[in-house]
Amino acid sequence: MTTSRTARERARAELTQEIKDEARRQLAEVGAHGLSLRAVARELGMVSSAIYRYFPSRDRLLTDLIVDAYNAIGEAAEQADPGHDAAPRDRWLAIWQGTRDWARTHPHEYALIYGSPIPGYAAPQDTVVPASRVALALVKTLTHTELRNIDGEVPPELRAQAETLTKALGILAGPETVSRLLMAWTQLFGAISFDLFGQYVGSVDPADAFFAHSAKRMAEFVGL
Amino acid sequence: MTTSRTARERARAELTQEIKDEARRQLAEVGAHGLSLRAVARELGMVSSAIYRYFPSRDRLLTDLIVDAYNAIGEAAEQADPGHDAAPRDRWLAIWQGTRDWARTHPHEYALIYGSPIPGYAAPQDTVVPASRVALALVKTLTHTELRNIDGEVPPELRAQAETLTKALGILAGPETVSRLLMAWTQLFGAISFDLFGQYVGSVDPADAFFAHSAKRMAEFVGL
DNA sequence: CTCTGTCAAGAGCACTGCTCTCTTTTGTGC
DNA sequence: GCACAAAAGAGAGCAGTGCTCTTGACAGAG
Repeated sequence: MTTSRTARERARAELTQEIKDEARRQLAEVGAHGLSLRAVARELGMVSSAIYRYFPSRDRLLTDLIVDAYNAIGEAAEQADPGHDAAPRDRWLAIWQGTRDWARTHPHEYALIYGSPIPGYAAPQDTVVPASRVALALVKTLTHTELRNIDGEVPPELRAQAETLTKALGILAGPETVSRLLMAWTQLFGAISFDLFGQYVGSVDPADAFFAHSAKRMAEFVGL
Repeated sequence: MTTSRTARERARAELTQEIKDEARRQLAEVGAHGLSLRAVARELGMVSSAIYRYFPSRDRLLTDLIVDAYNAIGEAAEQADPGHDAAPRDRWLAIWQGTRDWARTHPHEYALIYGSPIPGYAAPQDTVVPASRVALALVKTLTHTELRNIDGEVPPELRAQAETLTKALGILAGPETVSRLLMAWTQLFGAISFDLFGQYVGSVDPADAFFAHSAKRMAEFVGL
């Protein structure tokens, strides 16, 4: 029967999820460095070798957590977006805040995706789509409004890359605007990382005001 | 005699340096995660426990490497600076390039300082001074020239932080300019991190053109 | 020469990721 | 209902890790 087969698979899927959940909980406590397969198994009342029926290696477990984290921060950004009714600028600012809020409440998960890459190099191909969700949310802010296009000399290589992106995103924006969007995207995560990783300690230690200000200036910077 | 005592201390200092050098070499190969005290000791022809006469823990060794790395990237930035004879804008661009070049040739050392923080939380106090060298090099670019000051509303908390920085740096710049400098600083390392950590893969994969363009736009952005 | 502080060496502990073999459980075709 | 095959868990074991503790060698000071 398909039902019994499904029962097996369902049990498997459930345990796979439980392992990930427990791993995520330990991740929040001890970070990626301290995450131990044996500890996860211990907490779940099983023996360490049994984990390997579900994840071929520790790195593979981490890679799955990475994909989940990308989706989680992407969803946080999308949830923060007030939607088409709101003014584009307000949407932009809300997404910035929502992204930062998620990062601050999930510092270790954030570090997993935007910190130094895992030794086993998480396959970029699996992560490239979920990783772009925050950026896409920001871009969506602009598609249904006409932003004042910005002129500016853009070197040929960058112009080519920008045009490829323009087509892929279906956005009406010149190369200078696209490159500014990339800079704003970099600024968003650069600021979050600097804050979370302690780089702002000597200068703008509570970085809330600075972050909010950056969000505004970057909105103007891209022509919003 | 002081000489004999110095001989002892000199031997000790030499071995300490040799351990750090070997550790740095292994760091470049296997990254911070893979750095093993026992492997370092093995390569140096000594036994692992002997290392503990020089470094109380693995984390402490890493912390020392962190300070060295901050100084190295700071020195790279300073070396790239053509000096007071050159135009401020050219100095700015050269420092951006020099910083990125060092990061690209020392990816693991870069990840050590600008990636996810070490589990044992490298004491920020020890690193705050060497960590500011790159930023200081950028600021020096502006001190001996008058940059067109930028007006703009700055919220009170950020204004206060900016004024504290203005005094500490002895720079003639309003709060808006200072906050833009902080944004440029964030942009510099955000872009380097995104490039090195594979975040640009789907968009601006060879990021050279984009980085150079960002350096220009950020120079304008701060009023240079 | 003796005493004292420094250093390297080695054994050992508790832990890790991972592999292997063995046994138990589970679902299915007859 | 039963035998068989696939899946899953248990346990031992390997090689490696950071770190501690004890032991023995050596150099400088009195």
